[in-house]
Amino acid sequence: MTDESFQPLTDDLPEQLRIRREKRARLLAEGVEPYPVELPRTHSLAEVRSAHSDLPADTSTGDVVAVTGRVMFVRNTGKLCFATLVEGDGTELQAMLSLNNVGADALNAWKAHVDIGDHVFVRGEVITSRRGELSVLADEWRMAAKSLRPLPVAHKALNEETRIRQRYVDLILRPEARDTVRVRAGVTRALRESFHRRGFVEVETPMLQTMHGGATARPFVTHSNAMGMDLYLRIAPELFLKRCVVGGIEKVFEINRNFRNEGSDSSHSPEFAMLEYYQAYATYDSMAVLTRELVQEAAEAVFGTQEITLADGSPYDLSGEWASMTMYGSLSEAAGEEITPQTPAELLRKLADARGLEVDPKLGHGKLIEELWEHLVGDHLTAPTFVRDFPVETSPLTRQHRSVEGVAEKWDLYVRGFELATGYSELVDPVVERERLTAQARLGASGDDEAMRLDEDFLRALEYGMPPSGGVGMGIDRLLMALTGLGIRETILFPLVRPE
RNA sequence: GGGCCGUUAGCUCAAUUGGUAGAGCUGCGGACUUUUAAUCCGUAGGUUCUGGGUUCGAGCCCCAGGCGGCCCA
Repeated sequence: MTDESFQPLTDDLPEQLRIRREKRARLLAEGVEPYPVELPRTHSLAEVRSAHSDLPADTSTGDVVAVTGRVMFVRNTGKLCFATLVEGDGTELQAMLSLNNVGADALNAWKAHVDIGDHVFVRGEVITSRRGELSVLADEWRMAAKSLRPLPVAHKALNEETRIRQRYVDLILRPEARDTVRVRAGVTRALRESFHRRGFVEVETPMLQTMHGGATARPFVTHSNAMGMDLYLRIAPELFLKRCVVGGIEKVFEINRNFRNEGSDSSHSPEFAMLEYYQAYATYDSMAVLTRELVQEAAEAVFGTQEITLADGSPYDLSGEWASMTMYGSLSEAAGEEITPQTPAELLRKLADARGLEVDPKLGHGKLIEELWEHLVGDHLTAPTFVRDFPVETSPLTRQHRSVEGVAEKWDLYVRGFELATGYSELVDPVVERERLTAQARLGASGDDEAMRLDEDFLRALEYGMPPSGGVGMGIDRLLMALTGLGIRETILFPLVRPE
């Protein structure tokens, strides 16, 4: 225990912070520990509630309990004090301190020392008040942990920046913030259980890499002092998970963090949780079925239904089969004319112009198709939809379609208008893969810092023979967005923010 | 990267044309033995994000910057 005698602090602190520090000092001066190491708690608030549900008003149970909780509201009258205590899961229970039961000293100490936000310990009989509120009528109370900062007003929404910068305050004040954390935990747990039921093996592959790959994105660069070389934070686990499949781990998944050196907005974060899964002798068709089932099972596990309700109260139906369309087919329909992988870039550019869509004149056929599709079709999708068969040139790690020329066996899953997951029939021919990666490396050499690198070790692995496989990547944060209707910065507990 | 908006008390927000910076909650003091965001009386609390400029005078106008939000690329 700190030996510190009471003296008023004259620090240049705001009044309310200063006063709470003085209260702490005064407790110490009176020989009371403001942060005791242990308290003889006998019940959680939830246990008291469940043991005494539905009592009539003004009941004495004779049951003595010792509970703890954070003080959220205080209602003091002259000789009777009420406080609303809350514990971590949001369960509330009222504490009552009456002059008759605790005596004048303890009651005065309560009034003098206890602020909203403090953790307190209360021992006493479980009763209901005259208004019927389940309460612990104290015969003893102690400080459990003195709060030195006033909690923001509980009845007004905290501004978004403070909610993110001080998530701990957001969690204290907003039940929905706590719910989001639990929903997220429930979703990742449900995913793992779904995979384990199907015989998938969970692995963890490198996040520090000597060469980044598996996606088109700028990496974060860091430095190893011991190795005397720069390392990359991974942008995707793909190339390592494929090495696993080569090695015979034929059903494999990983849930882990990816890092992409980009800004953040309502659906992007530079650091995000990624799920990738690969299965030997699967195709993008069977992976689409698996993906739908994973999402449906997660919804079922967390909400008990596939017909979910989003944060704004609107319903969203995830049940049953999901819509499926091809990229060229849906684009042709939306554009009112036939567009194929053979449609020249020049014509696509004219199409974009005609719709007032500004596109980079350097874009080739593949990027133009994706841009056009996004504006003409993607922006209007709301129901869960698989969009299949992408241009080959923008899918360098994907297998050419088995029957359609110029198209890759790749789908994107759109949910509520944003991209939730991407699935492939994986390209496993090491010679073709080398050609594709060499082309990417040339792009990189000519200044495209999102292009992929030539990963010789990955190609060597493929040369040993990778079975035909399906693969999928799904953003966990986006899955949470899809299931809750929240923005990405609400689904990530501590998003990256600039220092204050 | 570009455009627009915001930044004021612990929290949420006001402030007319450029003329003494306010409110609610919170805090502090008092009253009150059944409250539910308790109530009632009293009271305190400010580097108006930072730096420069214009002006007799700037929260407000101008310039630069920080942080945040929205839209666009």
